[in-house]
Amino acid sequence: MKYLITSALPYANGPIHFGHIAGVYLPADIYTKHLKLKGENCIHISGSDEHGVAIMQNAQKANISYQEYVNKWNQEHLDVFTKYGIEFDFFGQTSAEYHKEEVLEWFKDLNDKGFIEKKAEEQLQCQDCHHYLPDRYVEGTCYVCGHEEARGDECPKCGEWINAVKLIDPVCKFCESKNIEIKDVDQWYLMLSKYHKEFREWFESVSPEWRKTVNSFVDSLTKEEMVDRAITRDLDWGIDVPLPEAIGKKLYVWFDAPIGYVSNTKEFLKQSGSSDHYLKDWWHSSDTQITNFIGKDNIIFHAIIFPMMSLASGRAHAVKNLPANQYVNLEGKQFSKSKGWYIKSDKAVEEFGADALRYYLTTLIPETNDSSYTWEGFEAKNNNELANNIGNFVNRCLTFFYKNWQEGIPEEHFLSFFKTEHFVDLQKQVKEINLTLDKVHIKKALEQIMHLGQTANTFFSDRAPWAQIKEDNDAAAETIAHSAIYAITLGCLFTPYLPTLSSKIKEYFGELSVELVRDIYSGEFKLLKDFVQDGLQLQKKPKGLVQKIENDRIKELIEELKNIKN
RNA sequence: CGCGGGAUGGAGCAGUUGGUAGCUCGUCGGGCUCAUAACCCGAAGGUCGUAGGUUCAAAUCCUGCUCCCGCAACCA
Repeated sequence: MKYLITSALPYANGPIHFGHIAGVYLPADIYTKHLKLKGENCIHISGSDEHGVAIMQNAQKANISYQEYVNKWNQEHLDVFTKYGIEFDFFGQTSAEYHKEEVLEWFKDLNDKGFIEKKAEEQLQCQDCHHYLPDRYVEGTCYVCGHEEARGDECPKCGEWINAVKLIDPVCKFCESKNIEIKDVDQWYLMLSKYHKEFREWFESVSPEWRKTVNSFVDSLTKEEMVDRAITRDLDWGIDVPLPEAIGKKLYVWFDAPIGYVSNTKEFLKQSGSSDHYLKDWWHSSDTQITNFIGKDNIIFHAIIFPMMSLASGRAHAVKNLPANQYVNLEGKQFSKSKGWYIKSDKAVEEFGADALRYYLTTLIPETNDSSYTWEGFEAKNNNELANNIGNFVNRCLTFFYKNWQEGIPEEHFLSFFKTEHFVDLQKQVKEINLTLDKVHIKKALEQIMHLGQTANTFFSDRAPWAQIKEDNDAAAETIAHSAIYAITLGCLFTPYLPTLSSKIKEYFGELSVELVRDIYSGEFKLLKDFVQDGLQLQKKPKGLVQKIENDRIKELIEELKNIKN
């Protein structure tokens, strides 16, 4: 089995914030790291989404070329991901040549099979700046209720779905001009309606596995019929429509963006010198399991349009798992760049480190509900859970180890562990955690690891090595040896979640090979028995592993947010 | 009647083939003192938004209502 994991292509038009990280990139990263650690053949693909009107506007505002503008955001996004320890096998760009080539293949295949058709329609054109006006870039008076600030797609007052050409006194949102004319234009449509039956067959076969938030939404949108979508636009930034009669038109950003998953895979295989074929061996292989990590706003495209494009063109299989998450708010309100209601995720990670934020953000993954980032929550989770439970356990165990057996503890004290009930229980817990992660239950698996931390603390307290050592040195040595096995195991289990903490723990025990980590991670413990064959010695003097966050600093950060609110 | 999601002890969340309501944090009481004022044990605390219905049995299924959120500037 191969695993093809994609994260929603971030739009190259603004900073990455906690919502993106907790909702998409972090869960995808953890799942990928989990599979790779198990030795699965797995790639994580993403990249910038770089077309569309919003990018054009902002590039113009910044007075730089479209390409420079998207390159800047592409780089900035990659920097933030790197700081958070979020890794991709490939992170590409949809403005790249290789992407264009792939998109044209898709268009051609869909067109040849009759799933793309031309339709004539009326559209507004600004006579001053000469833009054809997309629905969201025209405002006017609502012809139903008379509201003066109705947008081209919907009137916010009466809720009417607006036909933009019928708006009274339309205004161009590019240049505020009122000099607007109605033009007859041709646009090309993706004929979803022609694929309704096949789509439903596919949907009904995969959706039982999906979250309710996804499948009831998709079901209601596609039950009776599927609506054709225009996939061309009159713009000057994007991929040219490859038809002689469509000169000057570009493909709609949402047609080309999801193909980015495929084109980026192709480019990845090429650059890494793989002999695999991106379609035959990956996207169109029955041996591949496709998982798309996305936010809830993207469901239509990942559950309806892109699967239809994939299946109807015959180029790719459709998504299998679609773990769409809800939103993460900031202190209960939606992140808003323009209102300043957001936290700079790059500054936060520089101050607190990737692990503390990865831990808290994992607990915030909005799997069923919107969740809310709060500084108090961040402080509490990091200090009371990560530091007190895990950090303190490893620290108390290793400190005791180092203080009393600096020369090492002999093998028999480690090996005796594997004959105990505690080992049976440990093995069971580790295997359970693996199964939970296999099912992409990222939050639940983390809770299970934390539970193992408590098991370890309880074991340590019950055995009371500080009392044992006064009576019976061997008994104390055995307790610490057994506790050290818990610590190593925790270190391995945290590999996908908290890469820094995980390596710090593992380092105390020397060089742990990939095979050994995998052996422990999967709950086998066969190689671990060999590893302790000659006893075990700590490599260095232990010191605190998880730094606590200062309450005074948290108060300052809360104060900063309050000032924005007012 | 636009579509969809949500409402569960002080906080954050789990909980679908309906069957005695769970977890983490916090609180309170006790223990321990190896450890990062950490750790361990125990307890209190919920009529699962609201009003009805189906059922032997409802957090779970159905209906009405209230409130919150997304689709819907920037934004996942």
